[in-house]
Amino acid sequence: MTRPTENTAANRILVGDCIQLMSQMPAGSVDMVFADPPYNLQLSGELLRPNHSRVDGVDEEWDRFSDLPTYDRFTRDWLGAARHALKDDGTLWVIGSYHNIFRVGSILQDLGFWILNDIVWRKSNPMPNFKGRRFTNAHETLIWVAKSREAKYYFAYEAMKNLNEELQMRSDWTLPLCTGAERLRGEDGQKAHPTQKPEALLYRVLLAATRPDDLVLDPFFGTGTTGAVAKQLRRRWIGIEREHEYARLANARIAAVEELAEPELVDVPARRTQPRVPFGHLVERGLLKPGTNLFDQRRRVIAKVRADGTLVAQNHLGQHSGSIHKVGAAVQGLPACNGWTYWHFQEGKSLAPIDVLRQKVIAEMH
Amino acid sequence: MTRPTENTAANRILVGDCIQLMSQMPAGSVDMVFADPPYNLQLSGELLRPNHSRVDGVDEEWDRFSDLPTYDRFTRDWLGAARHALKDDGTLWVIGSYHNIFRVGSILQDLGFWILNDIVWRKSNPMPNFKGRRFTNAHETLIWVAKSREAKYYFAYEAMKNLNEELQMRSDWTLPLCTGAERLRGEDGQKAHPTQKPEALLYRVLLAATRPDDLVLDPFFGTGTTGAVAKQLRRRWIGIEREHEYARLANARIAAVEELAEPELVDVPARRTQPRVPFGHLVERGLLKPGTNLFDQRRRVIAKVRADGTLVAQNHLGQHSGSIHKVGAAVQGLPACNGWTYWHFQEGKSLAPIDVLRQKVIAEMH
DNA sequence: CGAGTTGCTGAATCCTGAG
DNA sequence: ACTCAGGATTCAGCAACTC
Repeated sequence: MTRPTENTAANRILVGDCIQLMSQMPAGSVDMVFADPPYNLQLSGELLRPNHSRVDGVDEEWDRFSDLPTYDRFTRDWLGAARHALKDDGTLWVIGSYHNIFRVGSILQDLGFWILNDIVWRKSNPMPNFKGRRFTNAHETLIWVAKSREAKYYFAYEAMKNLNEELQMRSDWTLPLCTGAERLRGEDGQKAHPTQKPEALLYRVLLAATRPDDLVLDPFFGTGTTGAVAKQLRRRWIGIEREHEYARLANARIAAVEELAEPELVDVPARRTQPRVPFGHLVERGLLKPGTNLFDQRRRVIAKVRADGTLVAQNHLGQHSGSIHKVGAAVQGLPACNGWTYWHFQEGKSLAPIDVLRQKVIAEMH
Repeated sequence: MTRPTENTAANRILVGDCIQLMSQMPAGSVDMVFADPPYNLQLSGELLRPNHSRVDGVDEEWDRFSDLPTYDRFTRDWLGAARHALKDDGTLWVIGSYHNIFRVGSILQDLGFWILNDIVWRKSNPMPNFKGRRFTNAHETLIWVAKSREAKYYFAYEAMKNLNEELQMRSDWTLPLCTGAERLRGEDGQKAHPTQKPEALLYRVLLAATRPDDLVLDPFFGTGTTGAVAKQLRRRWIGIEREHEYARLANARIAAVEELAEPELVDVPARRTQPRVPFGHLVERGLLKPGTNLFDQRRRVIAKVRADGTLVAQNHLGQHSGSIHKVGAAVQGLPACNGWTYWHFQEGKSLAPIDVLRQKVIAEMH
């Protein structure tokens, strides 16, 4: 399924100031924003390892802000511009550390964003604390927000559960740092960018909060991890980056990425989006004849199917009739019930839930 | 080593407003503050579990604030009063969730506190997300601060390392919720306080940032977990609590605590939680790309990897999709199957079980 | 007595499309 | 904007109970 390309200029890097460039984008044109802004690390002096080698910390000009109000103003400005570009039902992710994430989180709330989760990226291989004066700083924090409390955001619940072997995905993710072959290096062998994020992190973010062909915007593109993973997963992307050199590296990197040849492999199934099949259709189609008996799993309750797709049942609580859900709830004395899984029909000698008939109908619809 | 008792009234609960009472305390009289303030959860309506039972959410008067500015003002006021009571070389801890922790962190920085770490309490048994609309909210955040950038705070580096099997203690702590016998209950069997923290959490906090006989202040004392653990570890404590009933329960609880005869014997090894690696993580990490073919040992069955870590396969029994285990079972017509050993990937000219990839990931996690 | 089953609960910002 | 109804949705730990 392709989405309208309100934004013509997808799959490219804009070089320039992200506040200005996002403000110029059409309002509400982007499905998701992923942002890895400067952390304002406030490192003082240099840090030496026990063997006296120097730790190559972040000391770039783009990470220096004169004070907290300056950082706050910058944060309000770029988040406001991102809000402009974001669709009303889109979501936004920001990653940060304790140096900046509390400023970011507060400002997100002040701007009207609605927090869905804070996510902890638990690093399996963090840098140790060389001085032994604090706990090893072994995680970073992502904040995931919708544009408002009422927004109908997208969340690939089933895909996340599948990724996690049938257990709900939690708010803490254990992933290694970006090292080895994945880490982009310059011709001198030095790392090309000091804060390159692992592709596995973006993989999970994009799979969780976008559909294929969705448009993803990254205003602090750096060496283009977001674009590389978006291309692989067949999402459209726009990157904004201030420095030509990073943009050049990112373009080369993304050009080398192969997108998945078979689109159906990235279109992960979701129960929620299946077409609705009323129970009556099964009766119309003759999959269940009027007069058929339905049972609960233990055959303690019997209901009869009527021609219009309603049920009638009788037990010690009285006589009940209505939809499969209403009658299922009534015979159990519960406020609600999923009739598709509660009611069973005779199949040979055993019972099968009526949901298998619905699945059969859904399968025929493809 | 005993410290001067500048503050005579130790080891007791003050009933009243913590802002007022902390302001009246002698300036710089407290070695450490631990605070578990209201989170301002802003819950609306009721939440039902899949079995239709009601979730007993926090709905106490003390957690209701009219808006964010009101919550911010409250936070600034109590943190300011705590700062007054805290020694210049003392430290302060605050625990919270995404609802409030960003407000707290920002205000801490605004007041001149210096962040030493943010700590993630990773809950081993959190409440699930019943509606499947977000990631399971499986952690809370603690912020640990000194009074200023220059302060000479105390950190028990060696004790923390010993607690963690000779490895540096990281900024993420895996601990269970407070349940079972530890949870205080009223005569009706209901929980006495909706947000009682586990003693193990306070144990680690107090061991990390205080010495024996240090004075610990908890301005939101509740049922007195901080006091109970402080007494056990031979720290002095002051609790402030607004509600008489909580104070009464806390007093009875702490009276029953025995302090350790030999504090140096409190070395409890941290349980290293054994890593579980879902198949989907191999896909995220790029060890197996979506679209890759997997085979049984004799290459008679082929399955394809999807982006969410599920497989699709087809044979004479039909088309199957789902987890590596489910599909492995289905293609063999068996009730169960260990997908890790059944499925193989192409490695050079031969096949290797996908379990070797899992072992690689597990090895990285140590 | 042990093994297996059922039930309860925890700081929760928890549905959605049709009419 | 609203209502109404279909029907989707849970993990770990502990305690109590059954067989």
